[in-house]
Amino acid sequence: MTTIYQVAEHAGVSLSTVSRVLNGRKTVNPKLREKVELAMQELNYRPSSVARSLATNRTDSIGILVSELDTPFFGEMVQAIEVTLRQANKHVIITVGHNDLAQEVDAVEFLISRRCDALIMHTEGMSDEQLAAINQDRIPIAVINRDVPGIDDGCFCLDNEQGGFLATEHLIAMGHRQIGYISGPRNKHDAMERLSGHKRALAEGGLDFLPEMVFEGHFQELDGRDGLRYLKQQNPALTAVVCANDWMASGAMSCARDMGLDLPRDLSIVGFDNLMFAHHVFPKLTTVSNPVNKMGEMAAKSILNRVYDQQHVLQPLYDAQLVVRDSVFDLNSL
Amino acid sequence: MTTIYQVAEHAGVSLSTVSRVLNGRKTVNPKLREKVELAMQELNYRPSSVARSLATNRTDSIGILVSELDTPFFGEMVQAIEVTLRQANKHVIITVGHNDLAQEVDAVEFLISRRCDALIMHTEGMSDEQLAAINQDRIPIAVINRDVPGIDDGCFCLDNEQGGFLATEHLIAMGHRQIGYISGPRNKHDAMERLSGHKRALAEGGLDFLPEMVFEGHFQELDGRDGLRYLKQQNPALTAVVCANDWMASGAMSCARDMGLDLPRDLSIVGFDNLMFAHHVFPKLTTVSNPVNKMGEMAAKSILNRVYDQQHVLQPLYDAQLVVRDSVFDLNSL
DNA sequence: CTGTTAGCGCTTTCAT
DNA sequence: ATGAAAGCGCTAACAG
Repeated sequence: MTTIYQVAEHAGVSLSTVSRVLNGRKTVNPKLREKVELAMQELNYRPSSVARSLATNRTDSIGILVSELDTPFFGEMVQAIEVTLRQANKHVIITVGHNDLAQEVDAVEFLISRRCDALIMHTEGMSDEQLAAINQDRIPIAVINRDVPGIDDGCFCLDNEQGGFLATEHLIAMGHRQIGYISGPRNKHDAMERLSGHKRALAEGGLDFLPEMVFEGHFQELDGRDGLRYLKQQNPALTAVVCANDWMASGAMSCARDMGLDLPRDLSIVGFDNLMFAHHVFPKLTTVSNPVNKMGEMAAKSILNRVYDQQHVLQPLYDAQLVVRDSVFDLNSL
Repeated sequence: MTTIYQVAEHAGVSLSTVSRVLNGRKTVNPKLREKVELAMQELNYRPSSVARSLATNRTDSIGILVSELDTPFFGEMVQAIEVTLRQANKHVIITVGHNDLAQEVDAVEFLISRRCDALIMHTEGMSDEQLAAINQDRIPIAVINRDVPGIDDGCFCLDNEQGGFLATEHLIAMGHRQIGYISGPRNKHDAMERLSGHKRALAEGGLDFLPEMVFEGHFQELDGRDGLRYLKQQNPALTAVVCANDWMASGAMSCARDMGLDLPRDLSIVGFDNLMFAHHVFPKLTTVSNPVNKMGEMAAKSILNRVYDQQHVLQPLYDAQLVVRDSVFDLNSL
C-alpha cells in the first residue's frame, strides 16, 4: 500500500502538502496540488482511514444494533440507514442482538470498542436508563421506535396510538360492531399505545370496550392463531379482529381458514406494520403502515447533525397510515 | 478514553507488559498480570481497535456487498454472516449495491479504503474478470451464488440445476403433463441452470420440451403475471407452471386468481428460493429451498480460513431441497 | 503558502 | 520475564 509519504516524495513536496490536498484545503498552490494529484494517481494511492481515525479520533463509522436482519422490517430500516450514511461518506457496522439482553449489551460494547462515532439502535431489551446512561457518558445514540427520556433529538417513533385508532376506526366505518383485538405484550410500550388507540376508536364509535375481547400475544405468528381461537370462543358473533402486527394477522388468517371461514366475508382482519408480505397473503392484508425506512433515515440524519455538524431537518414523530387492501369486508354493502 | 499507557502507569509496569496481557501472551508473571488486570478494571480501560489496526495492519473487519437488504433473501444471508463473524470477533461493514454496476464498484472501493481484511459479495453486476482481479491483486473475496474462475475456495453455490430438476420432477410425479416454465433472464447463470434442470426432468419423465412453453422473466413479481398469461394462451390446457423464483410464483398466483382459477385445483405452481413469504401466500407455496444462510455462513468461514488462519470445513455446493406445501394439486388423486 | 515536528494508541523487535 | 524504543499512516499545531 502506498503511503502519504511516498506520494510526497514522488511529487517532490512535503508530507503536509499532500495531507492538505487530501483534505481539500484551499491553501494549496494549484501547481503543487496538480503535482500531488498526479502522484497519487501514478502510485495508485488510497488513504488509510485507519491512520486517519487514529489521528483525528474519529472513525466515521456508526454502529447499528437491531434485533434481527432477516425480516423486511429491519431490512428496510437498515437499508435506509446505510444509504443515508454512505452518502455522507460514513459507514455502518451492523450487529444483531436477537432480542437477547446479554447479546445486546455485548454488541454495544463491541461497537464502542470499535470506536464507532455513534450508535443507532432498535432494541427492546435495554432499559431507558441504560440507554440514557450510554448516551450521556459514552457515545451518542439514536433510537428508533422508542421514546427514551434523556435522549433528546434522537428518538424517532411512529404514532402508535393513532395507528391503533385508524385500524379500529376503519372497521367501525365498515359496519363492524363485534371487534376483537390481538395485542402485543403488555410490557411493551408500542403494543400498549396501539391498544389505547383501539380503545379510543371504540369509544368514539360508541362501542363498549370489553376486556375479554382482547387477547395478549407476543407479536408472533402463532399468537394470531391462539388469539383468534380464543376470541371466537369469547364471542362467536365476532366479525372482525385487529391484530397488533402483521405476523399475528397472518396467523389469524390461516387459523380462520382452518376453521372453515371464508375470508374476508366471514371475518375481517386488520394488521399493523405493512410488512412486505402483507400483500402476499390472501386476501391481501389491510394494515397500518409503519414508515420504518423514513425513521431509519431520520435516525441517520440525527447522527449526522449531532456528530458531524450537518444541518438536516428532523421529524421525531411519524403519522401512521391505513393501507386499505382486501381483508376487510364492508358490512354496509349487505 | 483510557490508554494503555495510563494502565501501565497505574499498575506500575511498562507499556509492553500491558500489551502482553492484552494479547494473552503466556510470558507474563501471574502477579503482574493480576495487577494489570486490576488496573484495567479500575480505569475502565477499553483497547482501541483503531490503534491496534494501524499497528498490525489488520482491521478485523469484513466488507459485505449485497444488492439489497430489504428482502428476506439477503437479510438471512447477511445475518448468518454477521453471527458467524462476530463469534470470531470480527465485524461486518455492510454496503448495498442496488444492482447497479457503478454503485457496486463504488462500494468495493469504499470497503477497500476502509481497509477491510476481506470481502464477501453477492453481486450480479461485476464480471468474473473484475472479481478475480480484485481477489488476486487487492483483497480476498468470497462470493455467494456464483462460481468465479480464479476465486478458489471462495465460491458458494446452490446446485441450481438440481433444484430446477426437483421442481419439475415433483410436478410430473403428481401427474402433470402440461407444464409451463417462467424463467429468469437468459443472461443469468443461475436462471439458465434452473431451466436446464427443468429440461432434464422433462426428458427423464418422457415429456417433450417445447420452447413456446417457456416465458423469460426477470425475477420480478410482475413477470409472473405476464408469464402466466402468455403460457395460458400458448396452451389453455396448462395444468402447472414452475417459476424460477418465489416472486414470480406469487405474481402468477394473483394473476391466476384474477383469471378466476381455483388454486391449486385448476393450476399448480412451484416456486424457487423458499423466501419467507412462501408460506404466507395462499395456497402456501411449494418451492425449492435455497439455503442462503448456510452459504452465508460458509462464505464467512472461508474468509476465517483464508485470512485468519482458522480451520473450518467448507462445502462449496449446496443441494437444493423441495419444500412441499399446498400449491401443487395431485392429479393422480382424481 | 509550505515544511517541520510531535503525537494518536498500540504492537513488536531488541536488549536486559 | 520485562522494559525501551521504533514505527504503523495520518493530522495538526507551529514556525518560517
